[in-house]
Amino acid sequence: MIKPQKNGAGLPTHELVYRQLRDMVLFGDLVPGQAVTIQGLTQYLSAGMTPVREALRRLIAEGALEAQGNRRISVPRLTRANVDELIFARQAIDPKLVFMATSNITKANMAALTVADAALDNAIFTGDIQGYLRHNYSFHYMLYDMADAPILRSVALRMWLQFGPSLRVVCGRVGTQNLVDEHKEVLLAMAAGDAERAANAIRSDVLQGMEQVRRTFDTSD
Amino acid sequence: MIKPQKNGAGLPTHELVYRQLRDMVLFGDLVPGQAVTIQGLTQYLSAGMTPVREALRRLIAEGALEAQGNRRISVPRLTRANVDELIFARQAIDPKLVFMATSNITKANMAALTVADAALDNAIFTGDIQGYLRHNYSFHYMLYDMADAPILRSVALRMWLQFGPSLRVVCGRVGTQNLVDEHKEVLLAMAAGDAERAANAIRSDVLQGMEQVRRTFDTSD
DNA sequence: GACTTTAAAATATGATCAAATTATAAAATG
DNA sequence: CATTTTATAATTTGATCATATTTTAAAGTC
Repeated sequence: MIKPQKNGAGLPTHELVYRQLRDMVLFGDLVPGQAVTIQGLTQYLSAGMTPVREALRRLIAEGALEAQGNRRISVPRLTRANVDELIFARQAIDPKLVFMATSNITKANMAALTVADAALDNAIFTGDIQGYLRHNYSFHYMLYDMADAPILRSVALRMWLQFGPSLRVVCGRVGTQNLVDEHKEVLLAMAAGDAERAANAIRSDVLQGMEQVRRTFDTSD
Repeated sequence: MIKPQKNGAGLPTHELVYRQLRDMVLFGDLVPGQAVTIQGLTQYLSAGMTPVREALRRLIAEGALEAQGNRRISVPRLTRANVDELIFARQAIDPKLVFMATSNITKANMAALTVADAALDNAIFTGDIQGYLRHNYSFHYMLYDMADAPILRSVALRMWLQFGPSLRVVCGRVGTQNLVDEHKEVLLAMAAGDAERAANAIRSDVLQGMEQVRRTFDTSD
């Protein structure tokens, strides 16, 4: 006798599993190179195999996880060249999205961005790495949403899934105090309706953050 | 009694199903807006539900298919704005990949590209739409591979999955005779080792092709 | 047109088979 | 005899399927 219990929200299990795993990649303790097993996840998340499988295929397609040849799945370990690719892609996509977002500013939007940025500042001040990662992601995510460009948005989000685990490691090493954000300039430019200036500001912010990731390859790896 | 028959190649079923569906999106008769059902595919491909499900999640993540809210899956119908996004993204990514590919030229590479381009010319001449789509894809795919930049490559391939069905429609309307390709200039520039020139040539080729897609929105839709 | 019924399709599970890794034991080499 | 190598067994994990349940859309009823 099988009884598929109705999970809390109206969302299907594979969607819930996907979100949990995605958050583990972005903010959690999944480090680059770490192995992930299907059976382990079915137990850990108390879900069936099929939903877990679906979530994994999705995450693999998004670059959050990597299918090694021999049926094994793990968190990708970025190479120096990979980081260069990510820098190039983000530098191309993110400014465009912010440029487009500037056309769609509303009071609610700007308020939400300001709140997220304040929370980010607080996380930096108190050394809360988890909070830093979450609020920083949240800030950029909102910008992507505002742009109303679903295809470019999905590309940008994909990039986040790829450098997420590495960013997590970087933050652990350098500490939040050394993480500068240039969101204030972005907000000012957007408030002034200056799309070009906002795009340049976000490019600068992106570069600053990604260079931090790249630096880890010059020292250790 | 279950007997999972060993399929021809050593590849898992979900991988085979994925490839078949992907090809149907890129070259086949899946038109924009067309609905796709899981049970229909299990019958059509004579595969189980789980592998089909996995393949679909993957294709949805790659933008080849779209999950509408109510558990329905269909081939996305592009908007004019979507096409603009695709043009922007391809214009940013493709030239970079060709630039990088120029550093990794080998005799075998160039020969394969030349063969693919000749096959493309033939398809254009004989009005073979299916052949045009396949060889054109093949040509660009090889360039992506040569660049040795897996992340940018996956972004570029994702774009193809998105405009694939629309390109199919365009070809049906305008006929192959009106489809110009600028691959000769790309090949010449690459043979000369001029990465910058090759990048510009591919940008021109990409723009030419994508404008053809965009034009359909100015007329009909 | 609103409500009920019916049918089809999606979701989720556990069972079963296949493959790969690890553990264990035997053999070989120095 | 210790160490490495090789072969074999045991265990873990992945892949697939059939089936039960839930949900949604369509058809029928008043």
